[in-house]
Amino acid sequence: MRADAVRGHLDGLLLAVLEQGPLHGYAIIAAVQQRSGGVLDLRTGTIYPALNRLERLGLLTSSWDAVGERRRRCYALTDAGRSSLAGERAAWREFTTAIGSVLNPGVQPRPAT
Amino acid sequence: MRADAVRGHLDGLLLAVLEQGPLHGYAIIAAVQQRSGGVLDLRTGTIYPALNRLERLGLLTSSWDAVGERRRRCYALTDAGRSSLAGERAAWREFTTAIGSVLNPGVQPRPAT
DNA sequence: GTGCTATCTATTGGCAGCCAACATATTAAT
DNA sequence: ATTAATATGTTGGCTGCCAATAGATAGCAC
Repeated sequence: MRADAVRGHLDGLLLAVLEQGPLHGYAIIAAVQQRSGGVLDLRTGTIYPALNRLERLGLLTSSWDAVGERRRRCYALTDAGRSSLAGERAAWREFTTAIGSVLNPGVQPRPAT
Repeated sequence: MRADAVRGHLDGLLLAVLEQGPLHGYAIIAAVQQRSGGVLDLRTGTIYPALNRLERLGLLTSSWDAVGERRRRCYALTDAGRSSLAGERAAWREFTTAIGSVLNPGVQPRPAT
Protein backbone atom coordinates (compact mmCIF):
# COMPACT_ATOMS: atom_id res chain seq x y z
CA MET A 1 0.00 0.00 0.00
CA ARG A 2 1.26 3.47 -0.89
CA ALA A 3 2.75 5.01 2.21
CA ASP A 4 0.55 8.04 2.48
CA ALA A 5 -2.71 6.35 1.56
CA VAL A 6 -4.44 7.12 4.84
CA ARG A 7 -4.36 10.84 4.10
CA GLY A 8 -7.68 12.32 5.03
CA HIS A 9 -8.81 9.24 6.97
CA LEU A 10 -6.29 9.19 9.79
CA ASP A 11 -8.50 10.76 12.44
CA GLY A 12 -11.19 8.18 11.89
CA LEU A 13 -8.71 5.34 12.21
CA LEU A 14 -7.34 6.67 15.48
CA LEU A 15 -10.76 7.30 16.96
CA ALA A 16 -11.98 3.89 15.83
CA VAL A 17 -9.26 1.87 17.54
CA LEU A 18 -9.87 3.79 20.76
CA GLU A 19 -13.56 3.00 20.73
CA GLN A 20 -13.23 -0.23 22.65
CA GLY A 21 -10.99 1.27 25.33
CA PRO A 22 -7.90 3.43 25.98
CA LEU A 23 -4.60 2.59 24.32
CA HIS A 24 -1.13 4.11 24.28
CA GLY A 25 0.53 5.29 21.08
CA TYR A 26 2.53 2.21 20.34
CA ALA A 27 -0.50 -0.01 20.90
CA ILE A 28 -2.54 2.18 18.56
CA ILE A 29 -0.05 1.50 15.77
CA ALA A 30 -0.26 -2.21 16.51
CA ALA A 31 -4.06 -2.17 16.63
CA VAL A 32 -4.36 -0.41 13.27
CA GLN A 33 -1.86 -2.80 11.77
CA GLN A 34 -3.66 -5.83 13.12
CA ARG A 35 -7.17 -4.74 12.22
CA SER A 36 -6.09 -3.86 8.69
CA GLY A 37 -4.57 -7.28 8.20
CA GLY A 38 -1.04 -5.87 8.21
CA VAL A 39 -1.73 -3.45 5.39
CA LEU A 40 -1.69 -0.17 7.29
CA ASP A 41 1.58 0.63 9.00
CA LEU A 42 1.39 4.06 10.63
CA ARG A 43 4.54 5.80 11.81
CA THR A 44 5.17 7.69 14.99
CA GLY A 45 5.67 10.88 13.03
CA THR A 46 2.14 10.34 11.82
CA ILE A 47 0.24 9.46 14.94
CA TYR A 48 1.80 11.52 17.73
CA PRO A 49 1.11 14.89 16.17
CA ALA A 50 -2.35 13.64 15.20
CA LEU A 51 -3.12 12.45 18.73
CA ASN A 52 -2.03 15.80 20.12
CA ARG A 53 -4.26 17.58 17.67
CA LEU A 54 -7.24 15.37 18.52
CA GLU A 55 -6.65 16.03 22.19
CA ARG A 56 -6.51 19.78 21.59
CA LEU A 57 -9.82 19.43 19.78
CA GLY A 58 -11.30 17.71 22.81
CA LEU A 59 -11.92 14.43 20.99
CA LEU A 60 -9.71 12.46 23.34
CA THR A 61 -7.86 12.79 26.64
CA SER A 62 -4.44 11.46 27.64
CA SER A 63 -3.01 10.34 30.95
CA TRP A 64 0.36 8.98 31.96
CA ASP A 65 0.28 5.40 32.97
CA ALA A 66 3.18 3.91 34.93
CA VAL A 67 4.26 0.38 34.00
CA GLY A 68 7.22 -0.38 36.29
CA GLU A 69 9.77 2.37 35.66
CA ARG A 70 8.24 2.98 32.34
CA ARG A 71 5.75 5.67 31.39
CA ARG A 72 3.07 5.24 28.82
CA ARG A 73 0.71 7.88 27.60
CA CYS A 74 -2.77 6.46 27.35
CA TYR A 75 -5.37 8.01 25.11
CA ALA A 76 -9.10 7.67 25.66
CA LEU A 77 -12.11 8.81 23.66
CA THR A 78 -14.26 11.62 25.01
CA ASP A 79 -17.96 11.91 24.28
CA ALA A 80 -17.11 14.49 21.62
CA GLY A 81 -14.66 11.96 20.19
CA ARG A 82 -17.33 9.32 20.07
CA SER A 83 -19.69 11.53 18.14
CA SER A 84 -16.87 12.68 15.88
CA LEU A 85 -16.21 9.02 15.13
CA ALA A 86 -19.79 8.66 13.99
CA GLY A 87 -19.21 11.60 11.64
CA GLU A 88 -16.02 10.03 10.31
CA ARG A 89 -17.88 6.82 9.59
CA ALA A 90 -20.57 8.70 7.72
CA ALA A 91 -17.93 10.60 5.75
CA TRP A 92 -16.16 7.35 4.92
CA ARG A 93 -19.36 5.87 3.59
CA GLU A 94 -20.02 8.93 1.46
CA PHE A 95 -16.46 8.93 0.20
CA THR A 96 -16.36 5.27 -0.78
CA THR A 97 -19.77 5.51 -2.37
CA ALA A 98 -18.69 8.47 -4.50
CA ILE A 99 -15.35 7.08 -5.65
CA GLY A 100 -16.74 3.57 -5.94
CA SER A 101 -19.60 4.58 -8.17
CA VAL A 102 -17.20 6.30 -10.57
CA LEU A 103 -14.71 3.46 -10.48
CA ASN A 104 -17.22 0.61 -10.59
CA PRO A 105 -20.47 1.86 -12.06
CA GLY A 106 -23.27 -0.64 -11.79
CA VAL A 107 -22.08 -2.02 -8.48
CA GLN A 108 -24.69 -1.19 -5.86
CA PRO A 109 -23.39 0.31 -2.64
CA ARG A 110 -23.91 -1.83 0.42
CA PRO A 111 -27.09 -0.87 2.24
CA ALA A 112 -26.46 0.76 5.61
CA THR A 113 -26.48 -1.77 8.44
CA MET B 1 -16.75 16.55 0.37
CA ARG B 2 -13.32 17.93 1.21
CA ALA B 3 -11.80 19.36 -1.91
CA ASP B 4 -8.74 17.19 -2.15
CA ALA B 5 -10.43 13.93 -1.18
CA VAL B 6 -9.61 12.21 -4.46
CA ARG B 7 -5.91 12.36 -3.68
CA GLY B 8 -4.35 9.08 -4.62
CA HIS B 9 -7.39 7.88 -6.54
CA LEU B 10 -7.49 10.38 -9.36
CA ASP B 11 -5.91 8.19 -12.01
CA GLY B 12 -8.44 5.46 -11.44
CA LEU B 13 -11.32 7.90 -11.77
CA LEU B 14 -10.00 9.28 -15.05
CA LEU B 15 -9.33 5.85 -16.52
CA ALA B 16 -12.73 4.59 -15.38
CA VAL B 17 -14.79 7.27 -17.08
CA LEU B 18 -12.87 6.68 -20.30
CA GLU B 19 -13.61 2.99 -20.25
CA GLN B 20 -16.87 3.25 -22.16
CA GLY B 21 -15.41 5.50 -24.84
CA PRO B 22 -13.30 8.61 -25.53
CA LEU B 23 -14.18 11.92 -23.87
CA HIS B 24 -12.71 15.41 -23.86
CA GLY B 25 -11.56 17.11 -20.67
CA TYR B 26 -14.67 19.07 -19.93
CA ALA B 27 -16.82 16.01 -20.46
CA ILE B 28 -14.60 14.01 -18.14
CA ILE B 29 -15.30 16.49 -15.36
CA ALA B 30 -19.01 16.22 -16.07
CA ALA B 31 -18.91 12.43 -16.18
CA VAL B 32 -17.14 12.17 -12.83
CA GLN B 33 -19.56 14.63 -11.33
CA GLN B 34 -22.56 12.77 -12.66
CA ARG B 35 -21.40 9.30 -11.75
CA SER B 36 -20.54 10.41 -8.23
CA GLY B 37 -23.98 11.89 -7.74
CA GLY B 38 -22.63 15.43 -7.78
CA VAL B 39 -20.19 14.80 -4.95
CA LEU B 40 -16.91 14.88 -6.87
CA ASP B 41 -16.16 18.14 -8.60
CA LEU B 42 -12.74 17.99 -10.24
CA ARG B 43 -11.03 21.17 -11.44
CA THR B 44 -9.16 21.80 -14.63
CA GLY B 45 -5.98 22.35 -12.66
CA THR B 46 -6.46 18.82 -11.43
CA ILE B 47 -7.33 16.90 -14.56
CA TYR B 48 -5.31 18.47 -17.37
CA PRO B 49 -1.92 17.84 -15.80
CA ALA B 50 -3.11 14.37 -14.81
CA LEU B 51 -4.31 13.56 -18.33
CA ASN B 52 -0.97 14.68 -19.74
CA ARG B 53 0.83 12.48 -17.29
CA LEU B 54 -1.34 9.48 -18.11
CA GLU B 55 -0.68 10.06 -21.79
CA ARG B 56 3.06 10.26 -21.20
CA LEU B 57 2.75 6.96 -19.37
CA GLY B 58 1.04 5.44 -22.40
CA LEU B 59 -2.21 4.78 -20.57
CA LEU B 60 -4.22 6.95 -22.92
CA THR B 61 -3.94 8.79 -26.22
CA SER B 62 -5.31 12.16 -27.23
CA SER B 63 -6.47 13.55 -30.54
CA TRP B 64 -7.86 16.91 -31.60
CA ASP B 65 -11.44 16.74 -32.58
CA ALA B 66 -12.99 19.62 -34.55
CA VAL B 67 -16.54 20.62 -33.63
CA GLY B 68 -17.34 23.55 -35.92
CA GLU B 69 -14.60 26.12 -35.34
CA ARG B 70 -13.97 24.65 -32.00
CA ARG B 71 -11.22 22.23 -31.04
CA ARG B 72 -11.64 19.58 -28.45
CA ARG B 73 -8.97 17.27 -27.22
CA CYS B 74 -10.34 13.78 -26.93
CA TYR B 75 -8.75 11.22 -24.69
CA ALA B 76 -9.04 7.48 -25.21
CA LEU B 77 -7.85 4.49 -23.21
CA THR B 78 -5.01 2.38 -24.56
CA ASP B 79 -4.64 -1.32 -23.82
CA ALA B 80 -2.09 -0.41 -21.18
CA GLY B 81 -4.63 2.02 -19.75
CA ARG B 82 -7.24 -0.70 -19.60
CA SER B 83 -4.99 -3.02 -17.68
CA SER B 84 -3.88 -0.18 -15.42
CA LEU B 85 -7.53 0.44 -14.67
CA ALA B 86 -7.85 -3.15 -13.52
CA GLY B 87 -4.93 -2.52 -11.19
CA GLU B 88 -6.52 0.66 -9.86
CA ARG B 89 -9.69 -1.26 -9.13
CA ALA B 90 -7.78 -3.93 -7.24
CA ALA B 91 -5.91 -1.26 -5.28
CA TRP B 92 -9.18 0.47 -4.46
CA ARG B 93 -10.62 -2.76 -3.12
CA GLU B 94 -7.56 -3.38 -0.98
CA PHE B 95 -7.61 0.18 0.28
CA THR B 96 -11.28 0.24 1.24
CA THR B 97 -11.01 -3.18 2.84
CA ALA B 98 -8.07 -2.05 4.96
CA ILE B 99 -9.50 1.27 6.10
CA GLY B 100 -12.98 -0.17 6.39
CA SER B 101 -11.94 -3.01 8.64
CA VAL B 102 -10.24 -0.59 11.03
CA LEU B 103 -13.11 1.87 10.95
CA ASN B 104 -15.92 -0.69 11.09
CA PRO B 105 -14.61 -3.93 12.55
CA GLY B 106 -17.07 -6.76 12.31
CA VAL B 107 -18.47 -5.60 8.99
CA GLN B 108 -17.60 -8.19 6.38
CA PRO B 109 -16.12 -6.89 3.14
CA ARG B 110 -18.24 -7.40 0.06
CA PRO B 111 -17.23 -10.57 -1.77
CA ALA B 112 -15.63 -9.90 -5.16
CA THR B 113 -18.18 -10.02 -7.95
C1' DG C 1 28.49 -7.27 30.30
C1' DT C 2 27.51 -6.43 25.77
C1' DG C 3 25.24 -6.42 21.85
C1' DC C 4 20.63 -6.81 19.75
C1' DT C 5 15.95 -6.36 19.48
C1' DA C 6 11.57 -4.86 21.11
C1' DT C 7 8.95 -1.40 23.43
C1' DC C 8 7.86 3.45 24.03
C1' DT C 9 7.54 8.64 23.21
C1' DA C 10 8.57 12.58 20.47
C1' DT C 11 10.12 16.32 16.81
C1' DT C 12 11.38 18.25 12.36
C1' DG C 13 12.02 18.92 7.45
C1' DG C 14 10.48 17.57 3.10
C1' DC C 15 7.56 16.69 -0.56
C1' DA C 16 3.70 14.58 -3.32
C1' DG C 17 -0.29 15.81 -5.21
C1' DC C 18 -4.30 18.31 -5.66
C1' DC C 19 -6.51 22.84 -5.87
C1' DA C 20 -7.38 27.95 -6.36
C1' DA C 21 -6.61 31.48 -9.21
C1' DC C 22 -5.69 33.05 -13.39
C1' DA C 23 -5.55 33.41 -18.51
C1' DT C 24 -7.87 32.79 -23.00
C1' DA C 25 -11.15 31.68 -26.69
C1' DT C 26 -15.63 30.17 -28.84
C1' DT C 27 -20.65 29.76 -28.80
C1' DA C 28 -25.37 30.72 -27.58
C1' DA C 29 -28.88 33.10 -25.37
C1' DT C 30 -31.22 37.37 -23.90
C1' DA D 1 -23.54 43.96 -25.97
C1' DT D 2 -23.56 41.26 -21.96
C1' DT D 3 -23.82 37.25 -19.72
C1' DA D 4 -23.23 32.50 -19.12
C1' DA D 5 -21.92 28.08 -20.71
C1' DT D 6 -18.46 25.46 -23.08
C1' DA D 7 -13.67 24.45 -23.60
C1' DT D 8 -8.33 24.13 -22.69
C1' DG D 9 -4.56 25.15 -20.20
C1' DT D 10 -0.59 26.88 -16.43
C1' DT D 11 1.43 28.09 -12.02
C1' DG D 12 2.13 28.77 -7.20
C1' DG D 13 0.82 27.31 -2.86
C1' DC D 14 -0.69 24.57 0.85
C1' DT D 15 -2.22 20.38 3.48
C1' DG D 16 -1.02 16.55 5.70
C1' DC D 17 1.49 12.47 6.05
C1' DC D 18 6.05 10.34 6.19
C1' DA D 19 11.15 9.53 6.65
C1' DA D 20 14.70 10.45 9.42
C1' DT D 21 16.29 11.27 13.67
C1' DA D 22 16.68 11.23 18.72
C1' DG D 23 16.56 9.11 23.13
C1' DA D 24 15.10 6.03 26.94
C1' DT D 25 13.89 1.40 29.16
C1' DA D 26 13.69 -3.64 29.15
C1' DG D 27 14.58 -8.40 28.08
C1' DC D 28 17.11 -11.92 25.89
C1' DA D 29 20.94 -14.39 23.91
C1' DC D 30 25.72 -15.28 23.91
